[in-house]
Amino acid sequence: MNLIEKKTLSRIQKEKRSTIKRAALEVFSEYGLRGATLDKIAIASGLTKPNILYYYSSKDQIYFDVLSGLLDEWVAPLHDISPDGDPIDELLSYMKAKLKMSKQKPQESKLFATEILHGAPLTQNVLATSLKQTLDKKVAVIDKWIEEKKLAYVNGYHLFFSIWAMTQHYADFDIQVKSILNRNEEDLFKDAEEYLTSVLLRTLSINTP
Amino acid sequence: MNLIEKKTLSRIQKEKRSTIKRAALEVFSEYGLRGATLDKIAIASGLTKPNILYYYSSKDQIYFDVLSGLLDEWVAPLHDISPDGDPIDELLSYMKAKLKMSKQKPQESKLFATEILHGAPLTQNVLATSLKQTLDKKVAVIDKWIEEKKLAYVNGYHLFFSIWAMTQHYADFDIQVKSILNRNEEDLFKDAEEYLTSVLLRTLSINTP
DNA sequence: CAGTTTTTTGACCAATTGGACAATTTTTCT
DNA sequence: AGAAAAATTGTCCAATTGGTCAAAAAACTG
Repeated sequence: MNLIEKKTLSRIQKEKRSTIKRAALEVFSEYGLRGATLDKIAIASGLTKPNILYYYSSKDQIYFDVLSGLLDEWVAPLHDISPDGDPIDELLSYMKAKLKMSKQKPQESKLFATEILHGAPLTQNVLATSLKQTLDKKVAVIDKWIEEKKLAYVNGYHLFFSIWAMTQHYADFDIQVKSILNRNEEDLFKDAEEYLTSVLLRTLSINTP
Repeated sequence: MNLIEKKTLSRIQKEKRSTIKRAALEVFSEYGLRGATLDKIAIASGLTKPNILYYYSSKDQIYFDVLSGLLDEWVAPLHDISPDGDPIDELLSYMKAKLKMSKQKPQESKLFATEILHGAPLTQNVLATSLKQTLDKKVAVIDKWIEEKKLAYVNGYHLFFSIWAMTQHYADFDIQVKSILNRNEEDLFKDAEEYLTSVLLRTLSINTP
């Protein structure tokens, strides 16, 4: 029976697929889709190569499953931005949530970065449809806030781009950051949060002279 | 005679090496070091594979040469920040120079991004020594400006990180940006510059109530 | 326990890869 | 022009790669 079409997975199937995905994330995030090999994933997972191919029909299938399994989680913080909250609080919380993900899930961040960097062969559809729609709505909220004079004027789309860029930078470029700052990770992210908070506050606050 | 040790290169050698580097940049930036193949570089350059290996002893050598040839150019704008200029002008000019590079040299940006993302196997030394030293000096200039009350307080290192992140984002993640904004490149970069200018102005300006 | 299904693996294969090399062609220099 | 040097290429090779398959082992079921 074809595993892909089967609805209920056995205990072993769930376990092994999860093991494979964990190992694959490790390998893909370090080497990218093309640089990763089934042998590396096999070693990282403690399984044999044919055993991996018993659960997934191809390397691309593994990549696809890992990536799509993470997509929702990756976009999730965006949904928590509430139109009813305090604008600056909402956006600061969003930034902090994204920064926390960079700290706690650097592999995931690198996986997405590599995917997009190399042309988003698998996610371009999602980007252009689902992500775009979600973002359009959130930008509309920001525009409304600006109109209500609760936020200083900013281009909403570019605001999100810069939040993504600045927070994910600490995961994706961690090697560069750590080469320059001789700081332990805890302090580094504390400094980053402090810095990003002040940037956002100054960017978004309406000056009341 | 070994090409590597020879000091003076002939016309043909200069031309062909330059052709190879141009093609290699194209391929490496799209596929990364491991995903790029000599065959792809051969096709992109219009040369045969053995001919490429006549000029470079290995694929890694090509990668090394391309990357190190771009390193100086990549860091160059940093040197243009003058301690004697107006602080905000200097930093705005730096941001604009970096943004311009993202627009005009996206391949170079992606090459560095991939390199650092995958552990900077080749550049880690440079990052930890040369780049760090240059940056330390520029951060000292910023600290001085802050002390002289010419700039609002910011963490200098993180300021540079965020400028890098925000500007390079438009090159490295261009696919994502373009999936979300249906804007031609000219307008996109104009909007980005406007946005980034306002962010930096608000972040760096001392409020004079 | 015995039969059936699921899981695991060793051995293997074809395609791709980076690279070697000798022979040939082109360029350079006198 | 002709010799020497440099450049180019067709052919080949060994290693790595994603993936197959039949047989063995383990797990489940009555």
